[in-house]
Amino acid sequence: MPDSAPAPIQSGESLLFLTDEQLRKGIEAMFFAYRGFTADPDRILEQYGYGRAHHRAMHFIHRVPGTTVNNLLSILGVTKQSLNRVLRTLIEDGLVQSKVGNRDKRERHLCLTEAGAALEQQLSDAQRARMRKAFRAAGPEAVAGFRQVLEAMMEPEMLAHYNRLKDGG
Amino acid sequence: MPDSAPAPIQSGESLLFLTDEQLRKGIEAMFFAYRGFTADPDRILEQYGYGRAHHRAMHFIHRVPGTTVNNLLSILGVTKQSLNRVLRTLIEDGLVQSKVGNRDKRERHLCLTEAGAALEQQLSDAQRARMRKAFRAAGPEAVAGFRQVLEAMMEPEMLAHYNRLKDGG
DNA sequence: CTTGGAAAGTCAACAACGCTGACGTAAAAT
DNA sequence: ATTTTACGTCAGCGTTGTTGACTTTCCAAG
Repeated sequence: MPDSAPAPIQSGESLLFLTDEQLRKGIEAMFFAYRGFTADPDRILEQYGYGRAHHRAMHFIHRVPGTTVNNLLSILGVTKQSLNRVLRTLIEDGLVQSKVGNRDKRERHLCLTEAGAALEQQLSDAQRARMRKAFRAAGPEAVAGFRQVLEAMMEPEMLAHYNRLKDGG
Repeated sequence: MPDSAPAPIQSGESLLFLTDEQLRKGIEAMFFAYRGFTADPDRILEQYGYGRAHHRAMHFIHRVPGTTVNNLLSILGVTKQSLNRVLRTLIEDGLVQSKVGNRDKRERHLCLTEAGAALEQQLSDAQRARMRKAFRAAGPEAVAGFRQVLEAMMEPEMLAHYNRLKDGG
């Protein structure tokens, strides 16, 4: 073997050889898959005159019932003006309820109404259906890998939110 | 074991038991990870006054040099008006070159200029760095699973584009 | 040669959803 | 009592998506 040959691939888990081609493929997979990920909810939202931002807000209000605006702001990573616009329409339309806090009356605690919970379920049913199909097609080991890579890709602050949600907080 | 207990989990690969919790975790992982996925390029693009749409256009022009506008349209899944606006600024700024086709002079063939290739590389270097870090942290088996799930999540038309790119067409 | 239609470009208008900055109110914290 | 925090809101702007209409160019079929 001539010493001008490329470095051999290490099969160990610490020294992982990754070509630009492999990384590019991963990048394009993320791009194309995210489109599929949002496609089904987008179609439903369109019928109600809502957008992705409304879905995201409803999702996390459902996940953390009674959460405050500031907490939601931190999870979603947008400005309060941007969130407020979305939140206002959801409250006006009777999908979200905003209650003044007991301990701290500056805070607003957000909950889904019955109608809001119904739409949220319709949206998440559609999104879960696609995720279930993908998980079933790929198998349990692939699912574990999928999550490992995604978690390693998150910004630390977002990973913290993700883990907090995982534990049901 | 009382018969009121939940159905046992099947360990086979065809009968895969998936709880809503597992699916939700996958959904939230996609949401948070995609933010990380775009974070680094977004920071760079901001300095040049460009957005994600410019990045996407440059990425696929780099991947398929000489591609036509229509092909790019199909890959990106946007309207020609939306793409044209982005493309026009890139051409004006000397990052993309548009050449009239030889065989069919209606077609425009798109290529990156030297300056365009330089910015594209800066962007994809940043994006690859994060992907590499995530891949290394998760390990080769996780990477395989990551791609399997993402591919199973794509819309058929996008999967076709993805595979076409994979083979270098 | 004429004509139909495809490919591309352009203009106008609009919507969703990010952003900044500024201002106001209420309440908690110091 | 003053400052800070949480929230809402107004105004304005930018990117990026949309539809609709119109023109030009040009290949290809009649």
